[in-house]
Amino acid sequence: MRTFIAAADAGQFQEAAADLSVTQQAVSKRIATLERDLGVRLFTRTARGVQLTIDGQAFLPHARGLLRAEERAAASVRPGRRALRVDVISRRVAPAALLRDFHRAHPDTELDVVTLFDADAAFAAVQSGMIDVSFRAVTVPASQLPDGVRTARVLDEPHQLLTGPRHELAAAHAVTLAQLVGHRIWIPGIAPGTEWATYYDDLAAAFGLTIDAIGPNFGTDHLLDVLADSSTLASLIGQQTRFLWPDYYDLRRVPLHDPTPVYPHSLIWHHENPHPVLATFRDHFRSRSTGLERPDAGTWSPKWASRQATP
Amino acid sequence: MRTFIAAADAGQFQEAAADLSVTQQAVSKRIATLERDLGVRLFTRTARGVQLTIDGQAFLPHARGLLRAEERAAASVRPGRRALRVDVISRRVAPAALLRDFHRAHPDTELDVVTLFDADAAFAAVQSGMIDVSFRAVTVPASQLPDGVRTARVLDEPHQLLTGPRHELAAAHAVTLAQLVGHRIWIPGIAPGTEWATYYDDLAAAFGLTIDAIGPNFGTDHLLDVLADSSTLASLIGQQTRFLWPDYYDLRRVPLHDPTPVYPHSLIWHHENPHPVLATFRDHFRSRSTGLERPDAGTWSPKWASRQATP
DNA sequence: GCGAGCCACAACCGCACGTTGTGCGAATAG
DNA sequence: CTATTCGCACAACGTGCGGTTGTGGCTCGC
Repeated sequence: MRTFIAAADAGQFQEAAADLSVTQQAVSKRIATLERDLGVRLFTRTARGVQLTIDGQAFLPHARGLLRAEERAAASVRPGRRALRVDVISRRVAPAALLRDFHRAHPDTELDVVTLFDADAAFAAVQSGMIDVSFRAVTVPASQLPDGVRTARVLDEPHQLLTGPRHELAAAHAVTLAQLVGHRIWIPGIAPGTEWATYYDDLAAAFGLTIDAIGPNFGTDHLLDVLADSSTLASLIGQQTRFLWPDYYDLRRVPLHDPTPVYPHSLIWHHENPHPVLATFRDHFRSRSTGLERPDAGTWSPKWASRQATP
Repeated sequence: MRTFIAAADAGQFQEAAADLSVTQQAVSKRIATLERDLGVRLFTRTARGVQLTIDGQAFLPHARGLLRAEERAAASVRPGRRALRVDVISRRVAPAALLRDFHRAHPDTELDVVTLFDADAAFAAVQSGMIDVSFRAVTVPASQLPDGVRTARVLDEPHQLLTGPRHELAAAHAVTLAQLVGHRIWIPGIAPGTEWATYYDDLAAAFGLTIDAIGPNFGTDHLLDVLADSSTLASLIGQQTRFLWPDYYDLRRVPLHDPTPVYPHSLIWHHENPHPVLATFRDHFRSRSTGLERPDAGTWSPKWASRQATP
């Protein structure tokens, strides 16, 4: 690719070869094999050099794009001045949507999204600088956080009931938490000890629900498959969580109220982290999260959630 | 890259090696050299396979992007179902802006923009299917077009005078063509025999202007440099043509009137071209170009331009 | 018509990359 | 606690890819 671009820029193989510190014959060979692999002629050879064919012209910007992509890939792991590295608990839940929102507002900033095993790993990674910011629920009080780590509540995500069409509550316009008592709720794929498991454990304990928050995870497809067929099993899903399922599954989202359980997402960062984008990032979410410290009357969140301040 | 992605997906080198039809040792070596080149560890080795590090997680989407870019690059020259290939007379003038407009309206369609030597080459390329559509001024009547080739006028681009700050006409709010008589107009970088040269020749002949449409082309920078310093030399520039020049050049755009010379851009395509995007493309510009067949009273365009129909 | 400039083909060669063979550590079963 | 399995890393080795040198042919300009 580099050879192709150099030759296209120079208009001749000799000069390109000099730029690349190889012989003209090597450039000729490289272009020949590239043309053979692609199955088209990229240059027309003339007596005074070479000229791009139409195919070559069409190919050139893609070749440049490839080198840019390579550069970005290398930059993503380069220590110092890499893209802002963000940890989210899952790529499907609300924080991922917030990230897309941020990206729309700041299209020039580069983000790398990763997912760590649990909150402890996230705290350690934030403190060490391996990641710059994390979206998590924070279950421990500020006094027990690692040194220099700050948190701020940025989003309360209401939960809804997710059922198949034959479920008893499928047709309800809204359901209270009390109505869920006795129904089996299944939320697989959540590792024990994570803040997700804590949240659902606390929710189940507070209202006497039956929530299987942990258990074998055969993938989202399997969960949806079982829900679609079951008349007794339901699941909980964040209001902004995007699952894609086929229409014929006919799954239903039923709002919860009295109270509505909300999941408290916080921003986690190190206050000495010098990354230039971090301040922009925090400002962006600070402007979108006011009043979260005062619990809404109609909602429920765990006790540990109310100990977190907003930015 | 492929090896890295395969290993990340499989979670172990053995299986990745099987997928790639190489030995486990080869995969191990490839990953090791990739890690050495990048200077970071991408996997943590465990007794039951490997797991991505944070750096590995951040790197993974970039690696996938690199392969997608490679795929797009190869597709750009693959005969059959490649991106719509569009020829423009220059990447700086109005059609390029129209293309960006189309791309905004249809973000999913892929475009490859190329620039052919002259209109004859464009006609031949359109007829042979090497390119799908061309933006050009058409100087020949429809009866003399190659078989199956259709044209449609889509944009009239008004021209302006471009001068340096010390030029006699620099401070004028507007200038008539009659006022330009006797002034030297210099438009380098236009090959003789092209439709551009024809246009400026006709313009000069119609109003008795002095236009050097051809001549040595030392690049845009040189033209701007000369204009900025000269009190006698000016150039013509399309109203929508985007040149970037430093502020201290202090160049002026002076509108022309009585009449305003407009450059007639046409769409050129082959009516049997089966490319799926071509219809969308023509529809897009058809809706944006009404009434061009009736010449505006205050404008001038060459005689051959009025022979072209709108889509 | 001749030299200059540039690309393609041929022959040669070194090293990078894949192979086979082996060792080691961790997890699992008995 | 030991035996076995599983998966990765290191070492030695050979082949082929990709570089080099050498040369010929084509076109353009003086």
